[in-house]
Amino acid sequence: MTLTEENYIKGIYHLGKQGKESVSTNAVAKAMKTKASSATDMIKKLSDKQLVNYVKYQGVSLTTQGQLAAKNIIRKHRLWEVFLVEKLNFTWDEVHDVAEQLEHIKSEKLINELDAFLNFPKYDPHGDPIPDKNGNFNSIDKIILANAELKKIYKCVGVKDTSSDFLRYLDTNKIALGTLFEVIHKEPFDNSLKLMYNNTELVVSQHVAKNIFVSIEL
Amino acid sequence: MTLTEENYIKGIYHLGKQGKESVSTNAVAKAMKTKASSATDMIKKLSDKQLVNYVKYQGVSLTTQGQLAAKNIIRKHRLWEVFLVEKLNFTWDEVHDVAEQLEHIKSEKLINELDAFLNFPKYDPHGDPIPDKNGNFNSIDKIILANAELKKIYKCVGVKDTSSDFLRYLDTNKIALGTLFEVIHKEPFDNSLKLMYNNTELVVSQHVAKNIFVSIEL
DNA sequence: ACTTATTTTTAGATTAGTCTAAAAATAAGT
DNA sequence: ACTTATTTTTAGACTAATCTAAAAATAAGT
Repeated sequence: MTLTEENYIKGIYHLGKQGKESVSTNAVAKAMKTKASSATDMIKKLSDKQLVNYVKYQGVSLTTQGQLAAKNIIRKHRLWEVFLVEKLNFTWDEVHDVAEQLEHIKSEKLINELDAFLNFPKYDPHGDPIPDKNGNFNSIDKIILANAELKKIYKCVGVKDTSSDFLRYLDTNKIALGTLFEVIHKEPFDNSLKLMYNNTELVVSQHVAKNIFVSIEL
Repeated sequence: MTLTEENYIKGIYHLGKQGKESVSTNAVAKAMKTKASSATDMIKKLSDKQLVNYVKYQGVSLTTQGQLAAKNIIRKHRLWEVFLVEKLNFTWDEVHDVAEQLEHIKSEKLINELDAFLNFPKYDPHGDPIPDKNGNFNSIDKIILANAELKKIYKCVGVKDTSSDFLRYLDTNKIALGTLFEVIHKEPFDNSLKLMYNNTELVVSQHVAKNIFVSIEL
């Protein structure tokens, strides 16, 4: 598999539900920051290699083989992210670009030894689960903070948006994985939330509340 | 710089004396496992980018800029080798292929943090010096074992051939960086050497003796 | 249902890196 | 010095991934 093929497979995986759902050519093109014509070509190529199910004009989904390939790339990406944060002092907003490159390194031994070196982590620095060698992972029960109820305690277990801007916003407001929240007010006008955590109060917009995952309750 | 360009720069560096010496197109092609025509094309491209000095039919050498680029790639290669051996249980004959891939990862922060994480190593697992951020490195005074004198003690500080076959030969014969040798006999007929080290004797061929570097003396 | 708009695919061209085969330059042999 | 051999370069073609522009299929609007 070439680097580009791997990126398309990963893109299709993220667009549908683990790539099971059929996604449109345009959606793929947009995700890959390329044109629909290019996406069509690549999709055909992946179809020839049995990595995707493809019917003209009907969109693509990953085959079992394609899903496995995608999970393997994601496993590598997330393990490298853990490495960068835990061992090399990267912050969670700095890891993405480098992990994007490292995920394409080809070596079974490398990734399995890295896994062991990091003590077989289950989640990456953004709270996303890390697949094991066979592509299995536990997806934690979580909801978006925007749907949390009043007067209950929730734990931050992940983020949806992983852009630098958002992650740095969280950093400056001292929100990290593991932070415990209580929703003390929901403003009906704009759906903003008043939160209590670390003994401080903070009002967050609905936009923010929709991009923080919290555990089902505590 | 593309991956291929980086590989050519590195190849030219290794062929001449740090790339300062002019090397032939054929030599470059052979090192890159490609054809002379392809080498010519790439050399022209590198020349346009001011990375090599090139005069038709007269061979190539690296410009100052090219040398710096080469040293940067080599720095990355060797630091990754140290990482693989010291942290991920790779043996010195397993590191090369993976380091070949890792050396192309682009991130200043990554490589400098890796350097710090490894405690700023000066040599890689084969005894080759690791350039610092500015491309400077101490080249140790060393000779090939084949030129060692009788009755003196030498320390193994590196290998010339880094093929798996050779490195595994050294492993099975318990020769490693730091091993202390005494040459107890030089056979004039085939230039083989009888060595004494770790309280055992071993006869090595001239071929072997030409691929082990030892410190000037002890 | 029929026209219009959107999406998707095809056709043809482009770039990076490679190749083969032929031409040009340099090196070697007597 | 002149022929032969080798090395190097040029010319033209191929593959992977991309693009633009045009054609074909699907979806939407009244």
